[in-house]
Amino acid sequence: MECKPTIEDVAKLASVSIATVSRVINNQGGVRKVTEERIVNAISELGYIRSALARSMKRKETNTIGIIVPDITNPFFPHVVAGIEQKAREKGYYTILSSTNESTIIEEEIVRIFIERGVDGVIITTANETGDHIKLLQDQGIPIVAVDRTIKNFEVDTVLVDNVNGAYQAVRQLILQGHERIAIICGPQNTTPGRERYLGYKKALEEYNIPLDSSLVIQGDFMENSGYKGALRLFYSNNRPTAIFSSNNQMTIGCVKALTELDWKLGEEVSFIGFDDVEIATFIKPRLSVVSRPMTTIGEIAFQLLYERIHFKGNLPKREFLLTPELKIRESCHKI
Amino acid sequence: MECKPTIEDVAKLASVSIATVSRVINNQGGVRKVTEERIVNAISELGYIRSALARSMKRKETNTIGIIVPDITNPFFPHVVAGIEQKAREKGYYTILSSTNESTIIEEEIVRIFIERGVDGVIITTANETGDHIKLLQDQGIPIVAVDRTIKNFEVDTVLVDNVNGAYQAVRQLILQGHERIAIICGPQNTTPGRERYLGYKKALEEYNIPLDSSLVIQGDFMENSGYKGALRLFYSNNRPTAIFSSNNQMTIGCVKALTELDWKLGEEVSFIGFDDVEIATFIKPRLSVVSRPMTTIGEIAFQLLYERIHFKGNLPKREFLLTPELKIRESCHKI
DNA sequence: TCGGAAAATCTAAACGTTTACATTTTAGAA
DNA sequence: TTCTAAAATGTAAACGTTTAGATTTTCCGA
Repeated sequence: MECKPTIEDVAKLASVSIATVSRVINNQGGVRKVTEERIVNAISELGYIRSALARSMKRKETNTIGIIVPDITNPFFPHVVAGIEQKAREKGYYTILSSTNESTIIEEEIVRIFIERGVDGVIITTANETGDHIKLLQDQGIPIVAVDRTIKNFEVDTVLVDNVNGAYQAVRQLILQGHERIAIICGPQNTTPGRERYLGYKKALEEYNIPLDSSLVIQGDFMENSGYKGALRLFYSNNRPTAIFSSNNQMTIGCVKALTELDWKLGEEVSFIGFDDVEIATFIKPRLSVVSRPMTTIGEIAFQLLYERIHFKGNLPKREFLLTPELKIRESCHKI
Repeated sequence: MECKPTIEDVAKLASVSIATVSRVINNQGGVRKVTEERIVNAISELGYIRSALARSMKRKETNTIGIIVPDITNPFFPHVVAGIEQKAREKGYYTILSSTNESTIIEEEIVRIFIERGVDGVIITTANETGDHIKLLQDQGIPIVAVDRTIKNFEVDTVLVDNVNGAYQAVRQLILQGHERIAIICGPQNTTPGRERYLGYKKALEEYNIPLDSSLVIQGDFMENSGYKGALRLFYSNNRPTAIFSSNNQMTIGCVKALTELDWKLGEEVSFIGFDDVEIATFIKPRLSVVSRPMTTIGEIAFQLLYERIHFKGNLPKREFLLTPELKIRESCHKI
């Protein structure tokens, strides 16, 4: 492994200066054919691979963007990441992905590491919407794009899904089918998605003059278990709903588990719509209606925004993308 | 954003030389308390963050490991990655994750980028077991650990699950319940998991003197659709099996979809065991029996091996870890 | 007060690139 | 041929660290 060959070794072997080699490596032209050939040969003979480290240091850019997600094992994020990666690769960017486990502390640590490594930009779904702990990025002038969750205390480009509208559509659908006792399993109210989906629920009820019944509003935490418990509670309440709207995928799964156990007949005794598609949706019986988000597209847009921000050093205004989710009606809703 | 402060700015502000600052940054000791304090103050006053680029360049190590997976949206991998990340963070290592979409070409490209960036090691589930396209890593003396899929043409540390045994256990279970017409949906026979799981199936049959019936061996490709089609074919064959063993999670999902549509009663008319746990397993009815793998542990071990390899520059022998999967019997198997 | 070892600090040379600028070569016109 | 502009190539200075080895300072015992 006698030390990796450097540009100098190549230059020596091809009997040219390192500047010329550099020109060839970077396709800058202005090198004679024969010389270029000699250099190319030298490169392949030595198996030379240029050091991105040295290059980035000089260039002051790494062509790397950092991605921070709260939970890599939640299927939503890998799909978003796939979208980002795809577009990034096209533009010659590479990605560093880190997961915070919803920990603000880890997030801060990761931010620091990203800065040390000189990422050109960051796409983040933050564990803490205040955004105080990622201020550091802002200070360094590193472009940021927020995905799925907003950042409160300063301005960044944002890609969101219209949660209010998505929830609204779902609940309206239930109302139009004749339901009046419609329950919601909420997400945490201190997160954008949790809060907004609840707003959409309220909006639909209001619009159709159905009074909000607080016994039908269940607080969940976006985790499977809270969906499970919520469904149980609704089943045993003395005001059993005829329809349930669940605020995210994991809680949907919890709900369905509970319904199955309770033998509370989906699509007959109780209608159901969940926010976010889940793998099981299309093949449990009856098939599940869901509000579906274009996950890959979200990633693609996020990268696009970041890319523009990186190359447009002027001051762009803050931009906010609001994607419209799609209501996929399947069999878990019934007329009443 | 007037250019980020460097170690030199810190040195100037604290009226010391850069060497002393460096010593403080790296906790090397040998600096007087008062001096250190002055430096620490200067650092925080300037908001100095050291450049990992320059550092890595000098140190010739990046404290970064690369992870290559074939499909980030397959839930198995995020769990493995979570295990790797966890252990890596503990040791002060950071990870670059890339997904190849099962493309050998992209994989080769990623390998190149990883080398350019000077990763200290790589953990990979390769898209192509020959490993020719990752030879480059080997040439550079970069430690490699293979996960889930072996690498043929040269020796690397490997973390596998005992596929033969897992499949064997599953099929034996079916046999012990009285089944004789047991079908298998295979994975690609040019991948370790595909091949070995088939071997386990054959082994169980042999051991209990059940002749191999090739009409019960369905070739799949680890994708959902092939599981779906496989189940269909089995249903309509004139030698309908009483039990099915599916070689991976995605195909399991395809199978279950088909069974549902065909109204082929799981756990009554046909028993079922799948390799790899799936989210739906525990709440479709009847609950699904599966061969389950310790995904996070796999990641943890992979990192451990890599870590040792990185720090043990002597020549360790090739090591191979074989984890035992666990058979989780639920309700999708019935006595006959 | 002094000498000298130990402790603290500094100097300067890497690390492997890119790039502005200087120099040499080329080739076509006179 | 000789001249000249253009093309090709070379020189050397960064980029921001780490780290030997040199130098200075400190501190203690005599």
